[in-house]
Amino acid sequence: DLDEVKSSLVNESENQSSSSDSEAERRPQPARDTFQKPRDYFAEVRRPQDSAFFKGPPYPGYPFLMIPDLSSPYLSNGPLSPGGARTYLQMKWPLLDVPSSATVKDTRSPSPAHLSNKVPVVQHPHHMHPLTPLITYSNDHFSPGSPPTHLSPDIDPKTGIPRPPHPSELSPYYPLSPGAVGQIPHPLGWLVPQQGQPMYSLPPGGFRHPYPALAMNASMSSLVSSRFSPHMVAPAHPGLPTSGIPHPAIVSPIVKQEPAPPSLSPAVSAKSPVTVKKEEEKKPHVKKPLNAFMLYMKEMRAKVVAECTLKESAAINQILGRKWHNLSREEQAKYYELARKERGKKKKRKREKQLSQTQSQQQVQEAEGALASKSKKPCVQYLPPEKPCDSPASSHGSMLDSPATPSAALASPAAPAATHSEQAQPLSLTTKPETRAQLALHSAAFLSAKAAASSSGQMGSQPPLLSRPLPLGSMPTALLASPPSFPATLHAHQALPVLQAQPLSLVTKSAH
DNA sequence: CGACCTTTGAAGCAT
DNA sequence: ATGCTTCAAAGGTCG
Repeated sequence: DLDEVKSSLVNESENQSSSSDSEAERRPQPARDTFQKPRDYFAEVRRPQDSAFFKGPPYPGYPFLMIPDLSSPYLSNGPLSPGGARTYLQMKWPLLDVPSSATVKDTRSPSPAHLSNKVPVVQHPHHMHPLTPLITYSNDHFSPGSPPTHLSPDIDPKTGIPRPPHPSELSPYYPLSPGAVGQIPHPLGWLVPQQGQPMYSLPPGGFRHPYPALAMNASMSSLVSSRFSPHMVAPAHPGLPTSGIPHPAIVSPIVKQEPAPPSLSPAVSAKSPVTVKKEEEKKPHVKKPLNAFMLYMKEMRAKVVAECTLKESAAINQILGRKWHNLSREEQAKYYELARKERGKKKKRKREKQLSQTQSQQQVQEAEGALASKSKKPCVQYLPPEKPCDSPASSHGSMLDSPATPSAALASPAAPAATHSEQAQPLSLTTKPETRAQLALHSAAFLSAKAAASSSGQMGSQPPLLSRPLPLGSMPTALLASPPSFPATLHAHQALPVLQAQPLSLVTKSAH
């Protein structure tokens, strides 16, 4: 059967390739080009021992069959990430042109990213469909003999509008040249118990394909009961601390970020540029405050690592990323709030630091003027050190200077009331446009999926009149009820109209 | 031993 | 105003 599957895949790929009208849509070529990258993930997945992955349950088409109906094509071509040329993404290219080579074309999107030879950011972190991990599959979709069924022209049953394939529909099975297809490990091979291998285990070096982790979702949790408890992946997170468990990053967050006395002393400025440069290099690096996801990762990493045999952080992070999307809004809000506090404390410290530096400089000048014979060293060295770390409690009310970010404010409406006006007027918060745009993409994708999944038009019937970020309390029920969450800021009037009026506009826009 | 990978989000810079 | 880049954590992996 596996041979049949593989051969069928090969044939399918060949057929698709030969049937393609456009040369530009023959993406196996660019894919192969990518395989030549120094860090050849495919070379790694092609390891002989990995061929055993194919011996798992017959779910050959899983990755691209996972979302047969969800139309969230607008995520697939987000802005290319800095490190965009990620090889594994290329795997999905060939599939891209398979089902929709003719239909996906749209005059409004003359050169979508997936048609270019550039980087196919199929799974851009910020545009990953939040529902991806939650899609449930019918058994039909797993029919080992019917992977190609997915390859039929992908047309929205409701609108009849051809839609580009969703990234999650893209299959690692059409990644390589036909000759290489058969060597691709089963995308779930790592996940599927086989020959006594533990769940989440991975042959050494075998887990180079990111999909395994990405493929982790609620429906698959049943497959990973022993080593990876359901709560690790299920939309509901019984294992997740929902009540105010102090976040480690919050308990003592400042210590790590506490910069050492800055090298802004007058002595430094007098040194040669080279010396100054060296000093700057040696200067303790003030690390960025952890964002919500980082806080979440920090907290959950140990759990994930403990419950699976994977140790690679890259893989763990993928899992965590999926779990993050699966988090409920409230749960995410908790971390957004924590992150906001982190930023608030940092800003406060920064300002105090600047203030104290200014004061110290003034004092130094005064001291120099008045007591030229005395050393200014004590003053300079003493003042820069920042104030002792604020405890979360003590800092809670000290964030008046921290402009609540939209995500923070909106993601944490359920959080304990803040101490200042941002809670009183959450909707008056100025929203960073960029964030809004990104969120709109998130929301758009999410809503598009919702709209596709529901022909009732319920989503569209929601008052798209909100010109302000929606607080959680006013989120459409369908959204609130949905396990996957996206950044809490949602401009319904942005998301839905965009999708409904110009479904490809986002693709075009993001494709550059 | 340093760079990479991988995730999301925030900040800063460039246009 | 918008978009892009960098970097936070983590640890296995690779050259």
